[in-house]
Amino acid sequence: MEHKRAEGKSYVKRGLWQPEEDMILKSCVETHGEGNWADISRRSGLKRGGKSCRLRWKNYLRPNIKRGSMSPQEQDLIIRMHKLLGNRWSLIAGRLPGRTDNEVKNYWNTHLNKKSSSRKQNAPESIGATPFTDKPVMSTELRRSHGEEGEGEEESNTWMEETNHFGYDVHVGSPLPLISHYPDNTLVFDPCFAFTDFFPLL
DNA sequence: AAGGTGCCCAACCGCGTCCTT
DNA sequence: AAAGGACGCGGTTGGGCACCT
Repeated sequence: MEHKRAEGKSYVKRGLWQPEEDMILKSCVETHGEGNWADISRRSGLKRGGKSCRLRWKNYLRPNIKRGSMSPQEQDLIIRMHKLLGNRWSLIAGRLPGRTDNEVKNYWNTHLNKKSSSRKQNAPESIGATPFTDKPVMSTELRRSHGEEGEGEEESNTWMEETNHFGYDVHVGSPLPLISHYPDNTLVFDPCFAFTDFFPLL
């Protein structure tokens, strides 16, 4: 299944990564740092493109990557974030410590997509501030104008790691919890909190 | 036991954005 | 200001595995 494509003078190795390749890439990134993936690709001696190296590092080799199944809290957060943001996987993943955008995206497509649509049908009117719709609250046009790209994700990751898990025991000023509980133990979304979370500059 | 089918997820691709020259 | 290269993101693909029949 692994194949090599002739791209001018050099070929690029593709397909699943081998443990040896992982080791090489890991040590190379630890030595030279993240950032210049074309350079890392060259230095490592791996016949992998910069893109492939970046993806492998980001999704599997990076420290603090969390593997394994999603907790119910994570699932719920993904559903709510998706409701709010649409397919902004990197942003959603930024709220889940140790989870990658690819993982969140895969999880959504395989598990939650169905779950959400079935909830859509069963959801009582009273739950949540907004009805289940396919349209995210935040439009694509608004995304970048609010400076969410990059620094927002880093920041959120940092404080989430500090507060351990979802910020349920959060300190003042952090954007979570997005979720609270009704007496019957159903989870509800706090729209006010979400608004300030995603429009921090307003 | 063998073949068929569906699901999961790692990896690739294309495109938009950012950065450098 | 324009062009080219690199990066990051979301969509898509396809191999491998588990579960039927």
